[in-house]
Amino acid sequence: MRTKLSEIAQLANVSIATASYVVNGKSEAKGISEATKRRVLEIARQQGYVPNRTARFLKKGRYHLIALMAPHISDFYAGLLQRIEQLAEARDYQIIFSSTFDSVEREATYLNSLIARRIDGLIILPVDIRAPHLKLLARNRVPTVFFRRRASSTAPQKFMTFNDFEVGRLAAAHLIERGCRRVAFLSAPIYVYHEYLKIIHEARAQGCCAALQEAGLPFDDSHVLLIERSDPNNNAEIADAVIDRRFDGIVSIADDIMVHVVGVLRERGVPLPEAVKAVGCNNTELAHYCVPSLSSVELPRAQLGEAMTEALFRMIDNEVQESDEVLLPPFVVERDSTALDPAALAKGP
Amino acid sequence: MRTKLSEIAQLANVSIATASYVVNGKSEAKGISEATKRRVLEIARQQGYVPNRTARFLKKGRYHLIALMAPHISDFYAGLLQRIEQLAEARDYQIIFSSTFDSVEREATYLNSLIARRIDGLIILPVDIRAPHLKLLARNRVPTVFFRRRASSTAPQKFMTFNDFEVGRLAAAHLIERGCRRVAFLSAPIYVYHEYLKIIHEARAQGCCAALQEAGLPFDDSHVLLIERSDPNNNAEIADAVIDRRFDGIVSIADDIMVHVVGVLRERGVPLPEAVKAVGCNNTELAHYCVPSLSSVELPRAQLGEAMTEALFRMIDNEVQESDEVLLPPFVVERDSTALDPAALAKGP
DNA sequence: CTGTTAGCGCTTTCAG
DNA sequence: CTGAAAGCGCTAACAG
Repeated sequence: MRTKLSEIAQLANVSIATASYVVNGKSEAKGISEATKRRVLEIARQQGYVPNRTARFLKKGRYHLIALMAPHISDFYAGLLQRIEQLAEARDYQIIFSSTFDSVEREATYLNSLIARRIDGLIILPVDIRAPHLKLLARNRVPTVFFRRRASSTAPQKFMTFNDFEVGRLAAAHLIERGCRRVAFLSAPIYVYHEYLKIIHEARAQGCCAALQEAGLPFDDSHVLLIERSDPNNNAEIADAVIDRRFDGIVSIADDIMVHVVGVLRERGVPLPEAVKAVGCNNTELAHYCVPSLSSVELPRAQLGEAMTEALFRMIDNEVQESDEVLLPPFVVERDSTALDPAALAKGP
Repeated sequence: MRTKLSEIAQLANVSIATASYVVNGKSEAKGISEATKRRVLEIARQQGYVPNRTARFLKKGRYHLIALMAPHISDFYAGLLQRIEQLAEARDYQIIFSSTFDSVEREATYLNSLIARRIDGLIILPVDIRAPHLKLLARNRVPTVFFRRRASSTAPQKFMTFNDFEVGRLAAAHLIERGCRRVAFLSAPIYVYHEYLKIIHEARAQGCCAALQEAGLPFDDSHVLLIERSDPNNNAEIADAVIDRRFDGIVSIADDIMVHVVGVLRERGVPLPEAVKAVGCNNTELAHYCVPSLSSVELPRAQLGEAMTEALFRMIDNEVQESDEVLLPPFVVERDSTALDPAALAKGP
């Protein structure tokens, strides 16, 4: 069976307290003799002693556990999780991931489990900011970083999101700078099954619009193309619209739908980026891998992960409320789909 | 501050034991009166009592925590994590993810933290099966599911992997069935920085070879095309080779490199799937999204996640050694890149 | 039907 | 320099 501290103490002929001091490296401070120290350490080693940190956590009231709750593990959240995990590990914290699948019930259940486990902090994209179970956070004083949607809470908290207006603006500005004059905005209503997604889409559309107007270029509702993803012929219609209406630039709400449309355009013989330039959003792996590779607006994920983790630990350490918002600035990642010099295409992604 | 059991016991004028029974739904078994039960429950409710399960775990010696250790969170491991998390949640277990980044040192450190936390089980792709820290698993009797590489261990354990020979065989067989006669095998040496990856690649190549030979078709080393991913012109050379040597089918070790090559082929005016058919491996998102969408061999991830979780819980429940191996069978997901009827292309992915 | 009590494994104050 | 003992929050004999 697993060795415990009391056994080590017994084998080393010291008290359990002494053993504790030694294995915790406090022998100096406590003035334990070199001899006893070595004896204890040697016995611990040969017994393969691994202290039960949970017992320690219980005693200390800190559990060295934080949780990340998100709708599901997409590419985006996987990257975030990875970054958070790395930073947390440096402080000897582990991280629990929970998918809510956009269900308030699941969220409530999971949150309860997590609080019962006494997580020291939480990073969450809440399903519904009005959900009553979020009050548990305040009541249990769980330091929380809200992402995308903020729930009112009296617990230590911080709110972070991306500047989506800027996402749209940058995408359009990039096309304008590359010489586009008739820019379409590609969106997909099917994405918008959740209120906060709708807000994101609208902000991006507005940003796009603002950039165009600022440049004195036309933009109105007729420039918005909607893909109904459940309808497989829809890509073709969109491509036709781009050709018929002589758009020379497309901003898409997301990379994946753009890749479809670009694929069809090329099949129709429209050269990209020569005749039409395209820029997506979210800078997914797909944008990097498709042919031609797709320029895309990056939401700074690594930076987000860092900001979240740092804010969370600051709250964990000080139990201090950090009520201000953080808006993270996006930036364009240029690839072949908006290249000026066609020769650049040769080099591949 | 957070309410604890003793406080609600006091407020309800019952002993702490009675309160415990009530909040744990054991009032029937213990014959607690309806009145006291309601009183306790009511007070617990209005105090917002959330039991400290960690204390309970300590008492019971079960911590309701399992860990997943993998090189990093790729698409693949994200999906796996998601599935495991779902199944674990149903048993009120949470899951900790740790990335090893292929470093033995990291693995050792993380494993120590996890064992110190007394995880009840582990799913791991070990960095190096000879690493001494893996002995901790046996010594601490941590039920373990090994993935891809198996370390010898006396702890309860199970080994799972995919049948990679079959992956290659299926891919080639699919092309043959679609009428291909000259099949190339696309590989990328840069992938093979890790021994187990080399084994996977070779198994796939052999499977591919076996299928072709069985069908009486030629296959030798000259049919193997190697992409050096660090060299951007390499895609073009590969495409040239395919054209010059009149290959009519390509099996790729992975989807991403295939997508590149397919992209270049189309630029060269080679119609896919009419002139050349292509099938990748791993069935990544990319295969689904690219144009034309790429047929790919799926490694049954969901099934893997389920098998792993079930085996792990069986071991956790029975502390029983499950030493046999499980080989999961892959299958082909057909998409446009191997379509027989070009009309099928119209429908999109 | 309810309460007392001895732990789970570890930390830490306080005495010696 | 070392040890006894209380306690983190909860569970579960055992006693009444």
